Amino acid sequence: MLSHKAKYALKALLFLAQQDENHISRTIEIAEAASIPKKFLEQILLDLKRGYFVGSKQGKFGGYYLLKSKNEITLADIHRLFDGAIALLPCASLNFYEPCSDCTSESECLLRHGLMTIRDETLKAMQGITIASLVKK
Amino acid sequence: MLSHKAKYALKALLFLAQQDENHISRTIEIAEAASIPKKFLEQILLDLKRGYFVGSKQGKFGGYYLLKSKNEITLADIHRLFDGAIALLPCASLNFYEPCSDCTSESECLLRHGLMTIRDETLKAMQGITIASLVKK
DNA sequence: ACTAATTCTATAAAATTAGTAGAGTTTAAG
DNA sequence: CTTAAACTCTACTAATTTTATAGAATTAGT
Repeated sequence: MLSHKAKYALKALLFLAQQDENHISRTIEIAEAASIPKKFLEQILLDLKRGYFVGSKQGKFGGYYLLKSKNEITLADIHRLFDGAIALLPCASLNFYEPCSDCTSESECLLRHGLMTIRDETLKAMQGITIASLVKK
Repeated sequence: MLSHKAKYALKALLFLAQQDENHISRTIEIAEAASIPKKFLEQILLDLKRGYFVGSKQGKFGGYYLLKSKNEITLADIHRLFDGAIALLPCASLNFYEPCSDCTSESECLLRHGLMTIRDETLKAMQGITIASLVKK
């Protein structure tokens, strides 16, 4: 399941994606349009900025705008940024790999192989969902 | 990501699946073989019992054994039993459906449709992983 | 200078997860 | 019928994570 943070991030990105090119949206606008607590959204937008998904303009008449193209922002990206690994266990993860503390031999682990299969399929599916594809539907 | 509970459940089921037919395994055996805290495993085995995945025999020389066939226990089943919905949001879930409190119109929700696509693909993949398939590899 | 916005750090409340404790119940064997 | 060995059940606790909130600092336009 997605955290609220990830869900709010997606909703914010969808909002930004629907604005005119070069339009800058204030946090409060996004928050109200997408029903997201404003102070919480501030943090989320900063995270998105640090991930180079959005850009910002400070000061009066400042706000946020999409930095990457709608086609380049995938569900997998947002999941990883806010909720971490896509794999079901860290030992089966590409980006968040960690060995299991209770695992005697990773190569002989019966679970890991199956979880890597799931990871590959889920990842592929998640990379197929972009902000652009969501807006179009 | 899977919770420890779900991971331990899978490891316990894998252990049971590797025993001889009609063999009964004590909790302590499973716990030691799979490096699972015994008291925690007790709860997990009870959950698996209530889900009719395993059966138990009480009293001296009691223990647990697989109730369902190895082919009939899927990763999707165990995920749902211990970690709930496979969908990324409750509004996109088949078995754990709940409307979003911050959603004005579900039918117009841009997110939901994409998340249902992911759910279908993930579910299909997870239903393809069975205890039997994990043991075989 | 003033205003309106982002940025940053700290804090807090709530929920979830992971694990422990201990009493109770059931069964087999002597 | 007593004892031992196992599952069963309920309650509790500690740690972590999640979901925010508060408020000061910074930036930029007029």
